[in-house]
Amino acid sequence: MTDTARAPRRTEIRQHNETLILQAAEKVFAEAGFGGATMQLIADMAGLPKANLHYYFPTKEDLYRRVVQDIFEIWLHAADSMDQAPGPIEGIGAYIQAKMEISRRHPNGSKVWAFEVMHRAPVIQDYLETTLRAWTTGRVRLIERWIAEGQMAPVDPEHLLYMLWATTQHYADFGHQIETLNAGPLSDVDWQKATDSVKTMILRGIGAL
Amino acid sequence: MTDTARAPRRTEIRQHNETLILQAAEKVFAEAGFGGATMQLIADMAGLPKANLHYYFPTKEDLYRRVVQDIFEIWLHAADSMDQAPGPIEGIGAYIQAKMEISRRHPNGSKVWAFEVMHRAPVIQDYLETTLRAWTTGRVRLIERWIAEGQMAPVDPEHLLYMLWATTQHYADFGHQIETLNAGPLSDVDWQKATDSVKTMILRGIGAL
DNA sequence: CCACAGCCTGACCAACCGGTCAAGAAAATT
DNA sequence: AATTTTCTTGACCGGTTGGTCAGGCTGTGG
Repeated sequence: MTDTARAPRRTEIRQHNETLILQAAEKVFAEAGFGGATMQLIADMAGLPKANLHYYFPTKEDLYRRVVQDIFEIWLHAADSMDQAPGPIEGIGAYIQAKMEISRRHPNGSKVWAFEVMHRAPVIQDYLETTLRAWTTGRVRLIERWIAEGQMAPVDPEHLLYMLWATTQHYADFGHQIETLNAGPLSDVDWQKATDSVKTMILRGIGAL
Repeated sequence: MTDTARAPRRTEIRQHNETLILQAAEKVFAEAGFGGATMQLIADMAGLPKANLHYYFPTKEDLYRRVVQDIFEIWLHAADSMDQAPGPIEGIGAYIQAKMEISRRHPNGSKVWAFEVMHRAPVIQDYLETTLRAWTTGRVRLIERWIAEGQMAPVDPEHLLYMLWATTQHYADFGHQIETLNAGPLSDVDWQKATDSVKTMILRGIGAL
């Protein structure tokens, strides 16, 4: 651990502050949207003067773009467990598990993504058309293979994906509504029950159980 | 039909302009959120001077509240078909049908609601705690009865409701993402396929098929 | 000791925001 | 026709916004 002090000394401060700013920005963008968020509020939450933000991120849009991209990376990574699975029970089950954990741990990121897509994706439209589309067609083929192998019912793969995204992200995006109906934040047990419910209903819904 | 010209003559202009403004507001709020929307933009889209908006709706928040309330009314109404149904196949099937049609016809309203809830519901928190909670417990009891009667599997009723909301509203809130992956707007046939897919997967998922 | 690159920030600015208001036009009531 | 109510609107205001910038600070290499 002695080599960490050698080269990146100069960028250490930069990395630290960028992380600080990105965390604050994620929260503020999630709670107010792009238009409603202010650089001043992000600066206050990060404990830095506003002018310092513009030193690291020249414009508000640059900062916003970074936040959205970071979330997108996390989501793409969540599907890794789906790929090497022998069948839908393990594959889709693991994907639901991973996405539910992301909804719990990164609810703000999920909200920023939702904001962005509802905005007609002004800053990540190219990602949707390239990376996400490629990702989707890949999983569609995987699901089609499982169907051909008789491991699940012949459902429309794309609508299954939409259902997976919708149900799991709902626990992040609409977390406030759920907490209100639940009369309080969800406990560990509540989250486990939610995950099990989603898994059971969807896996049975596609005829895999 | 001759009595319509009698009493409400004075409010005719008012009603016309209010509708005009509300339609424009719904669109702008959906595309930009509360913070990102501007009264000027709403005014331009409604074809009225900005000062005229403030004549009908004193503040931006008043206008926003009306938009959110109108959507809430539509959603509550969508569950009517669910109540007199003999079992989950008809009841939940009809509810999915109704909510999918709302997603198609009122996508902007759905988005405004999503914005509001993600904002931690600053203007409709009381609705969540009173009307929505009462509505929810009513449907939970209905589902529990169906389960007790052996018409469906013993799923958690609340998580079933969340799944219904999530999947149906996803087609409105994330419509842009879906259209991008679909390489164009959804046709009549596409919407029919989507509705059928959701119905089939959920009804089988709760063991009603 | 100096030089220099990266980091920090108070003060500032033009643009835009929600909201007001007075003065008048249009319509309804008498 | 007179009066009163409703509707319309350009001009305006205080406050806030994203972004700029000059000048100062800090620590490292010579």
